[in-house]
Amino acid sequence: MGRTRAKSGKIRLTEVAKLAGVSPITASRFFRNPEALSISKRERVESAARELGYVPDLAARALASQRTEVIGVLIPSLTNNVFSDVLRGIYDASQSSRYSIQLVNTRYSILQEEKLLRLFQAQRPAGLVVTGINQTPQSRAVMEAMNCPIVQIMEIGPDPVDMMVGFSHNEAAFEAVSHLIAQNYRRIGFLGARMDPRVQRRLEGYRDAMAAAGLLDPRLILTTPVPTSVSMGGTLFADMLIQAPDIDAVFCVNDDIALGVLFECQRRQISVPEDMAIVGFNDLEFMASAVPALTSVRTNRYEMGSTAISMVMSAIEGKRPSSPVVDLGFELMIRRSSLARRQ
Amino acid sequence: MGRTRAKSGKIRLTEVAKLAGVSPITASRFFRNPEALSISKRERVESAARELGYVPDLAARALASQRTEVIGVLIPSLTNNVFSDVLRGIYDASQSSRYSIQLVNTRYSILQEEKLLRLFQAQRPAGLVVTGINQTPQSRAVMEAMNCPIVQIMEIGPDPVDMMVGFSHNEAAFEAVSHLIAQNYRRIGFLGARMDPRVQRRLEGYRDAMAAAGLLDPRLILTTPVPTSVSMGGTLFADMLIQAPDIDAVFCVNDDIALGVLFECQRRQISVPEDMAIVGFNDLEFMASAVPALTSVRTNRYEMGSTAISMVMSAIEGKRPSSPVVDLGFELMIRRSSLARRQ
DNA sequence: ACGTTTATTGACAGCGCTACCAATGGATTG
DNA sequence: CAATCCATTGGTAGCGCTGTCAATAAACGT
Repeated sequence: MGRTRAKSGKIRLTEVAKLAGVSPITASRFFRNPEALSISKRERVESAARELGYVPDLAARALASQRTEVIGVLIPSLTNNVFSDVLRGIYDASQSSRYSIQLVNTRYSILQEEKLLRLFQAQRPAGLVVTGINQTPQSRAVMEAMNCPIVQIMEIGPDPVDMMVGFSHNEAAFEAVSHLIAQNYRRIGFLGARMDPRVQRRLEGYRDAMAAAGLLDPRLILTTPVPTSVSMGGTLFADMLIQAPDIDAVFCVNDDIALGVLFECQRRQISVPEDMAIVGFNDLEFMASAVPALTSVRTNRYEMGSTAISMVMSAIEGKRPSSPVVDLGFELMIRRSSLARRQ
Repeated sequence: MGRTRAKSGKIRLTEVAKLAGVSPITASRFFRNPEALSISKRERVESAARELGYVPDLAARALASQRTEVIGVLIPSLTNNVFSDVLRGIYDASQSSRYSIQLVNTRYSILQEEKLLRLFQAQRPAGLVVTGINQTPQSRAVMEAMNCPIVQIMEIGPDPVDMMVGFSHNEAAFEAVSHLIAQNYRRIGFLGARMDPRVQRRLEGYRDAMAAAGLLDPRLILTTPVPTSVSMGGTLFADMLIQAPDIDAVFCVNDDIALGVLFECQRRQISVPEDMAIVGFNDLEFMASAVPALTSVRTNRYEMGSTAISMVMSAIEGKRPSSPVVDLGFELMIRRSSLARRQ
């Protein structure tokens, strides 16, 4: 029976309580709900904790309470600039709260996502942020069984699992392409890489706008499943010029591709926008600096991250938003690369 | 006495053990050290666990064992492309291991870093990855008291806390600037933003190379504490042209600034490299695609992340590297933007 | 004055797992 | 054949905290 474990030497709640002259449970309450204590006890526990340098043991807390203060975040890529802004919003919003972020990478695989969701399920997170609205039915079932606030981010659609923050990629693309049409461009190409669900919806928006103007032509569409990059933008554009030599504009699914197209135009002495208009998507910082400045669709990536975390935290506290779906919108930033075409 | 908590309904180790016909402790061993079991018990526990869909409770495990399987990662920025590659390496390397990553953002503040280190200290991580070698003495003390493997990444230097993976920013800058000198450029400007410790060391490397050639001139150096961006590159370059109108080359502390300089040159009809050579740092993907292609210093960012995690995981398992400091080196990628200057 | 509500505090018994030690049985050795 | 060893398995007692209920004191209403 004399088996004693190495006492970690770490300060426990009991020590704090003893020094403060209260019971451990009262000290415990101080850290979770200080208002429930009388002022005098509150002060005594606080100073005792400070004096001893007490830091609560999260594992013990999680075990005893059957809850954690972890918000799980599932993101498909860590490389894509789009997500680095979202992540910044997420980390900033969680910064001064008691919640910590557990970030995992689905690598654009809904099966990987499903696996990671199951893992989270076992760890009882306080909340969850998932990317997109195209989960597998199994993933959806897991989420619905999870009994914690969940926000789907990056896009909006019908039938949220719980809450949503995003915008309509379809509408954004529609507006960007309609702008090109209004500027008198007619042979507008579509350049897409890594065709994830959101990029697919941008393609639909492109199709709708072109079809509405009677301009749709399958030869104007070029996509690849390969991940996106600036050099891929150049390659796609070069291929497009073979497939449809008469194009006068390109709508690129993202800004990396748009930049690649610009460079390729410079290489081939194609002047932008006189001989070729370019429109990108996301409005990364460099788009306004390029020569000529590149038109793009500004998306509120940082806000998507920060809003999602705020919504999760409020929901944990029981404060549900008035509407479960938040549309953060977009804005077409019109710059010289899509200036009205001369007649 | 009759107080019963809501039994979570979740499958516990005891259930698995019962189904497998072994004691709970034997089942526990199966998950931590299967080799210690006989083949027959091993199989029985495995099938029982699968049948019940058992997932271990990490909080209970952490509490009982006084250890976690979390590797803490402290990164100064989530926006900077440099770190997104490092992060990808980190997450990829941890992917199929039992360790999970706890990522926090120090926002380039060593005080924030210190605070976060203390937080980690209380949570007993299995290992730690910290950025850079400029921690406060207090941070160092915390790390040394932490009794877990620690890797400092991004740069190398004397006196590691434990282990290091990186390269010499000083040498890399020295080589880049020496290259420009060898190409016959003489008035080589230095453009720097957000002067973190690693950028400072690049400045030192620049100074050393310029001084060695007798070319050092304080008017050639322009820096700002503001965060880096492409547009900031253009702004800095414009200011530099006022401060030192006779410059014939610029060494930029990173590729965003280099791209901004290129755009500014295009805007002002300054031809690159004929009238102005440009060298960047990090060799982001777009550098090779730019027109002209931009010279840069390739750094092994992904490898820095993945190597750091591998080193931590090996060290946890007791396998220490032969040398605590790993130099991942760099490579000057010479492209057209720094072509030999005409005499 | 009395019962009743409200605000504070405390006692007890785990949460699910593992560290530590002990026990068992078979193989090996002199 | 007894003594010794190793491989395998189990029992006990927590890890540090909080959920649940109970107890007490203070405030309130009639």
